[in-house]
Amino acid sequence: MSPKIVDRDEKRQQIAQAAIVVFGQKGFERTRMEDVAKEANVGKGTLYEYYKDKGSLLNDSFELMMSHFTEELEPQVAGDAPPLVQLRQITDVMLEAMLHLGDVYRFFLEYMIYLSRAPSPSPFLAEMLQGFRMRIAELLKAAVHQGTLRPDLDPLATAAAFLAWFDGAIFHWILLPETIDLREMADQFWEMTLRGILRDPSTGGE
Amino acid sequence: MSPKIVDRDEKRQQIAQAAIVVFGQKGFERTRMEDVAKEANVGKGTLYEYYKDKGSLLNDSFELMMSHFTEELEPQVAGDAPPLVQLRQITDVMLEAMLHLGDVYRFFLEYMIYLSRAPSPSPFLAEMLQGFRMRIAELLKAAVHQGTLRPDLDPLATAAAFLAWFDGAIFHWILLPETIDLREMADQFWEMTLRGILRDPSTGGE
Amino acid sequence: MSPKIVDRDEKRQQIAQAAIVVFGQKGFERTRMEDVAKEANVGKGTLYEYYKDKGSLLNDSFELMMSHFTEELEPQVAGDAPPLVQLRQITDVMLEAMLHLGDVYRFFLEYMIYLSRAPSPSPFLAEMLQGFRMRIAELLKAAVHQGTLRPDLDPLATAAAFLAWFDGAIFHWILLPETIDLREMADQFWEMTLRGILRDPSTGGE
Amino acid sequence: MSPKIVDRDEKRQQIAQAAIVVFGQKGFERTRMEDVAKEANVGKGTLYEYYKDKGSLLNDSFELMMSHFTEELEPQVAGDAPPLVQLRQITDVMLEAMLHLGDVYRFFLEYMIYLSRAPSPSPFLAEMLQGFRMRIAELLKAAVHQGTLRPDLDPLATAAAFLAWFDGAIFHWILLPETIDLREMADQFWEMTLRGILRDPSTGGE
DNA sequence: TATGAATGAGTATTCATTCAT
DNA sequence: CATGAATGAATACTCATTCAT
Repeated sequence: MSPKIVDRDEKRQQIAQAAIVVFGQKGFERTRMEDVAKEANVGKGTLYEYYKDKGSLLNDSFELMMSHFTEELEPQVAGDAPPLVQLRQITDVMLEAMLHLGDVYRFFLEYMIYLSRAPSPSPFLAEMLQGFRMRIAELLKAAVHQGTLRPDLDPLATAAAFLAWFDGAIFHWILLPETIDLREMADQFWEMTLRGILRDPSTGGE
Repeated sequence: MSPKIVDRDEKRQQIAQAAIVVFGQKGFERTRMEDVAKEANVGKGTLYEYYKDKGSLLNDSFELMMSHFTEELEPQVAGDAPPLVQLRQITDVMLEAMLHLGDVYRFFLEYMIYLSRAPSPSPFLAEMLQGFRMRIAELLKAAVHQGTLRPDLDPLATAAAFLAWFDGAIFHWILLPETIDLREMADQFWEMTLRGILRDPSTGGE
Repeated sequence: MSPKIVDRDEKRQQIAQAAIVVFGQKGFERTRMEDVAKEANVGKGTLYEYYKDKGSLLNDSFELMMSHFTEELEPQVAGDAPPLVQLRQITDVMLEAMLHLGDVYRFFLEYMIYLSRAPSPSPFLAEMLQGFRMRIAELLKAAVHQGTLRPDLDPLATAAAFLAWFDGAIFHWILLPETIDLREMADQFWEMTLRGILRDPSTGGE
Repeated sequence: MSPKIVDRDEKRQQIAQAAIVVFGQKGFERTRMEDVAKEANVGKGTLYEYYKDKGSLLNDSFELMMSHFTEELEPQVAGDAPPLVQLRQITDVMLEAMLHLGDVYRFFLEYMIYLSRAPSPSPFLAEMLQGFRMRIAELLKAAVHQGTLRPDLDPLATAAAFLAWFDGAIFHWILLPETIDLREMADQFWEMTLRGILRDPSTGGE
């Protein structure tokens, strides 16, 4: 009765994954559906068995990409470590993820810009940024409580600055991967920032 | 030399200016040459009297945009002020420019991504980023010399971090203009950073 | 011979029947094989177990439709009634069939047009029309023999006119089912044809 | 200032005229836009300078075709002739038009079927048919007044029957142009209708 | 020089048909 | 046999670019 048995969800992912790669390399407008098909090792028509059109493939690919990030992030962060250590871990893990997935982050940037052009601001975008910010802010707040950071620190504002630096650093690195050493940049930023936000700068955060 | 030449340059600029606007609004791939023509109040065919193709219009528009920035920047920065004041002025002036030209900065972002996809890394891009970095680094170095900043400060690394933050902040603001107060973000970053890099944090940099 | 064969014919018919319905609703070019499959409650692939391609399904469906008509027609016409009564019965029965099968007759029209486009004129088409014409002409001839109709009547020509009116009437009704009362139209045509429209037929309208 | 000067209306017509031809030959669904372009001696893209899409080209072509008919019809009908003569003239002129434009009438048929499939009945269709019917009915009414036709004649019903015959005759002729002599068919119909087919009309066929 | 009409290469998408299960 | 997943040929439509005026 039943023909070819296929895990449709898996195939959808396979396609979305291929799209992530190609969108990252060429950008949305310049990738042809055939490129995606080739990358996914399926026929052009097959894409349309799984996605209504190029736009929904874009959206789904983005979501898949984001889930890769969170999947990669969470298991590597020790929930019981001191908050500042956790923060450093997050930075490092995400930085490493970027280093592996350069083109993909380019796709991320493009998609953000694309979303930002929508006539009404994307709630998704706001939530995502807000989510990151809260996550960081929580850790900072905990560090303040512990007495590691200055009591007058504004956790949300600091988190926002931190994220801005992070995305900007990635952005610059995407632009000039050869010229920029992301890991060193992180060290420098960390050093500069810590001495600024520690209650007692002379201790260096220990 | 002849009056016609002045005319031509003016018209070229008029077209490039229109392109800046439209590219900013719709993105490069999605703006049609006709959109640019309409915005520039010329016929579609006229564009090709002044630009070989869409690509060279893009490049030229970008250059024009950059010159707007430098033109706006320079006169407002007092060359004889203390270096840290100059740095703050630069930040403020550019921030204000962004606030006026949101869409245009989106165009900037897009163009950067576009350049970064070129098969060989764009020397222009490297120079531009390097140029900004040097400019900032010089000011920081001067401030170190003056004794305002910590003597062990690495000016180039700090400048890089500063620029990363700046571009990231703009990026976030472009994404969510309603949710983000650029000026406040700058204050926070400045405050956080200064206390970290000053020789004597208790003075607050004065 | 084997029970399977009966099954096959039944299924072929089931599919052709479904095709009649869908072709009637959407037209040949606009129905997708999947529509037919769904209407026939079989899988898309199954269609190709029974029909080589869409074209042969079309042909077969048409034949099935025509057989429906003849099946419906014959038993309701009393072979021993006076010829003019038989003619009227034929008209009525076919008209009723149309009223039940409006969309299907649309399919008929389309198929006719389709056939007429074939590079060489379809012998089938000619035979069918000729067959109808002869059938009517026979009845008219009998009525002439009986003395009910004028002896100088040209039976074939009159049959042709009759059929033209019939198909034209159906055509108009298909176009505007709400506005046209087929049964009344038939009555009027019958009356007009039988008695003529001239006040004084003997003059011939001069 | 102004470039190529083109009579856009004329070009629109040129294209619509080409479309009439090709739609007539191949049918709407099977004609590719390129076929139309070739027939109109323009590039594929040019079609879209004048028509939004294939559908509106279809609609416009149909309107143009209809205007051809009316243009051809009116000047050849003597408004001061006796009504029955006018009616005969109309029949003849339209028949001749058909003989010249066979494929085009096929396009007409197809378009009618297409319209009839629209979810809500096309007012255009109703008006057109009604218009023809009224035109004929007026002539019949005049002939009744003059005493040429039977006083108990129902002009509208008779007009409807007349039109049904006409379209049916054309339809059959389109199907089998070789086998059917339209002019003779018209003669026969005219004769039959005028005088009736009963030997003794006064009995009504009972 | 300025223009917009003309063009066709390029692309997303559809759908008849095939084929692995 | 039956199925629906897979496929790619076919096609409407867009838009950068050319060109006649």
